Amino acid sequence: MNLKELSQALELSQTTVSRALNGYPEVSAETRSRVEEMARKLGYAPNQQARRLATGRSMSIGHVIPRSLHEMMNPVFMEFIAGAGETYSRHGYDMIISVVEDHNVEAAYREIASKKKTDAVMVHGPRSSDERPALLKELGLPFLIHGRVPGLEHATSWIDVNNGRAFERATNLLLDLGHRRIALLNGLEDMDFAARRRAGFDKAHHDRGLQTIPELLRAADMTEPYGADSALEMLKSPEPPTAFMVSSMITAIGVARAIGLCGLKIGRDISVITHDDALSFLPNCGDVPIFTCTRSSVRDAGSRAAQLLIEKILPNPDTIVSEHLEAELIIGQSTGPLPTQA
Amino acid sequence: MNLKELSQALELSQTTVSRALNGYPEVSAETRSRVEEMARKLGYAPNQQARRLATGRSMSIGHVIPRSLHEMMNPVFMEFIAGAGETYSRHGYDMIISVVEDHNVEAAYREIASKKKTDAVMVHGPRSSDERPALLKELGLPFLIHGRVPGLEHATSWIDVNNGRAFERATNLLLDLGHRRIALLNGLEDMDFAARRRAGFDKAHHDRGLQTIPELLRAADMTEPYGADSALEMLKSPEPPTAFMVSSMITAIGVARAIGLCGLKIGRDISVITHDDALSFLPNCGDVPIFTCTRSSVRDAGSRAAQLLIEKILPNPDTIVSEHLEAELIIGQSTGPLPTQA
DNA sequence: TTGAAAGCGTTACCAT
DNA sequence: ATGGTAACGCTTTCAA
Repeated sequence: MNLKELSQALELSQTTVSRALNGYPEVSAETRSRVEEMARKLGYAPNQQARRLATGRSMSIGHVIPRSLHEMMNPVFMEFIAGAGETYSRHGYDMIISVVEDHNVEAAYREIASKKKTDAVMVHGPRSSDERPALLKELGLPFLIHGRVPGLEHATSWIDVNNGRAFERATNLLLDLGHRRIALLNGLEDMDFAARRRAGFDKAHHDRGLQTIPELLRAADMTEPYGADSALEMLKSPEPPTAFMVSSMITAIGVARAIGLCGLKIGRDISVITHDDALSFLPNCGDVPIFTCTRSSVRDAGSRAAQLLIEKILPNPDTIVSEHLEAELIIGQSTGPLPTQA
Repeated sequence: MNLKELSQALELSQTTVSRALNGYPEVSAETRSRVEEMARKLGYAPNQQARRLATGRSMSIGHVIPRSLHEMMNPVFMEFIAGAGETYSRHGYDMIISVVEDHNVEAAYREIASKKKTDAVMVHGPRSSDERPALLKELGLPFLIHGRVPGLEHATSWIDVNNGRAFERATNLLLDLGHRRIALLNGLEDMDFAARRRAGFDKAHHDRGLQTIPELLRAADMTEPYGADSALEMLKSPEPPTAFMVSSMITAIGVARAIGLCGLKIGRDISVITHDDALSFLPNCGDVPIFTCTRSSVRDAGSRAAQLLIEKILPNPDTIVSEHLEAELIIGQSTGPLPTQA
């Protein structure tokens, strides 16, 4: 069933039928309802490919995922996608995901642009130095960044958790509780989000005239063993930390495991604060969450990002929009005052 | 730069240029190389939408994700996607992901079919009773199932881990070690994979004339707290289990936490075997993995699934292909002989 | 308010 | 081996 057949069945021109279905104002109310009814009855749906060719819009948004990025960001990324995907659907957009090797990222974007595959792209996991914004501008491909690229805050559109402030507040909480030896298990610090968390951590210390402790600072892929091994090593050192700031729930679970292995109790002997992306399979809620955390739903971020891209950037590709999401600081069972020395 | 312009630059017809670029045999070698060079020089890339309209093929594969499914399967799903995505790219296919509410799944498939959005779809997370195969057949949409639908093993194409056999072997390992009170923390058993694991678990018992113990059998969303809370409750009961079979690494981490909270040592006091999907952010490898596990890379499954779909099913939609993936049984640190009663 | 017809950029059939 | 031309199914401009 295509437009031609539908219009023949209605004894109308394709033009009128098309207009009726696409909400053009000049078609009479009666004709429109007649058309709509017949379309429903005959199960007509416009062919996507034809419409795309005719309008020049693909009605889809691209997500290019460098393998290296998604390796560790998988769960976070997926949750973002889920949020974005729902919003796309509501607006009639498709989501096209390309998983590519790192050295093929540029080629993937060039292909999207030259073949007119998608109307815009979402950029994930910006690094402190990232070439994608420049490339996408050159290609004329509208885009929104989930995160920020330093120096391009005013030149690109983005949505980002206020990572610096979140970690500054969390660190201050620990400092207020009396902790002075605070470990930081961060993500890889060439990722912008990790760099900002580090900066927030540092700032909280410096503002009180305190120094961070180099032996207690780590940056790596945020796996569970990373948390466990790092914590184990630190806790067994001559001068162990009394608290941990951790960049991911998964790593925090590793830290908790290590604390248990040392025969210590989390929240009493050792405090832990983690960032919580509110992943559905790692719930950390309840009356008193297991982990004290800085929480920001990455799913909501995805949904909001999609909305900004579709409603603001697509209609006017030169618009610059940016949005900060504040993370909540939620007190759970994993923090407590510095234990008095035994 | 489109085909017309390119052919003008070459002083050839569009027909010939198109043929040269698409590898048709009847074009002379010299012409072909001339065309290819010019195309490269001028940066020509065929417009995707036009090609789709002309060929009637969308060159894309759809993944419809019911929200309820992805809620818990997120990380597993993402890893599958990553594997599939790479294979799609290599074959020039796009991956379209639709995240929809459960009650919109049927509508989503109907839309894909009627609007000719994708050439085929991948079906995720089949339930013991699943209406999707019937719907997709009705719609004439080629598909491959990741998993199986009972009763349709010979009527549909699928790729699946041999879940039953994996859990049977793992259970036998525990029984061989002397364990007789084995708990099962399964996924929701209306999911086919969970039902098969349960069956394997049961069979291992029954083959030795043993009974499973109802109080030690659970089925739920595979979160970390599910593992911790269930294990805690069971371990504190009058007749605690001596071993756990767990359906997911994440849940197993919860079990490990509970064991620690009880002051017990995993692998010595309590044995644990988990299924390990080989997720990149939950590595369980090394010389001696933390968890004894049944391991099967879901990423490889994705890659293989994509290959089957593109190479077997698309060229001939009536083909039925099915493939079993065997899970490895890997001995880690979390299993040991039944402790002698104190 | 409605319709005819010209694109949109390919591919594919039929000639030559 | 190459070219002319008709699809593909829709949107959109121009006329009426």
